[in-house]
Amino acid sequence: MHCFRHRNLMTFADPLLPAEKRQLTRLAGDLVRWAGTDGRHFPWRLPAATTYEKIAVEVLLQRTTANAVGRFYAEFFARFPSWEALADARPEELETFLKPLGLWRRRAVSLLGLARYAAKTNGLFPTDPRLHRDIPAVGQYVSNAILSFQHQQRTPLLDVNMARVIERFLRPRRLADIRYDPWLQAASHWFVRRGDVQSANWAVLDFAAIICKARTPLCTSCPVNTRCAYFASL
DNA sequence: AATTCGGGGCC
DNA sequence: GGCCCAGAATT
Repeated sequence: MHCFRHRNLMTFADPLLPAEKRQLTRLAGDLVRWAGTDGRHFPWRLPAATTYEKIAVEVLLQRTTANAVGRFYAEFFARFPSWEALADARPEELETFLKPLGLWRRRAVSLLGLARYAAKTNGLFPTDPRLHRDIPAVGQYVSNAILSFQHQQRTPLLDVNMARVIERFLRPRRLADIRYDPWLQAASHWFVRRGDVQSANWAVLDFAAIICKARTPLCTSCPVNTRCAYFASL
């Protein structure tokens, strides 16, 4: 029994140090409080937004600024109010519709593939993320969004922004790819471990967009700079 | 695990 | 003009 437990721990060792866990928990609380006053507001975060909207908008958000999607949101979901409406769209019309947002060719393919899948399953996605592998336009990020928005699971919306915040605050990841770095995966999951998952996810995304920006982070006005490793190294 | 894809927005 | 953006698909 002891041998098995030991080997198990060695194989699946928790990559997070206890100190890192404490810092992430405290960071999450601070950022949620910060977002309560300084966070952004988008239509897909409102209670009125359907699960369809919350998931479909993730495709609109890919490699695109959230503000641009915010301007585009109302007309898009007025024209395509359901998976079925989106699945029945003519590809040419969808492409034309998406042009103001950019990446319209690729996005049209993604949205149509995703909508045709979802229309067949009545908008229900599998609970097991391994079954998301073959769904068009669903990578790790959208998979986590599905698990979070449809199945109420504690999954982080881990993208370049959440990664940047965590890495600056604690330490850089070791692997190049966000999806395969065990430490970053564990850290992002720990970040959303307590409290409201969506609030924590949105808080860190807003914080990354407004304060902890990629190029010129506003460290002097950062609410957590006294504990930030990046700020300490400046 | 690294490269490719790919277009508006912003500095 | 170069870099950034709520990544996915491909090799």
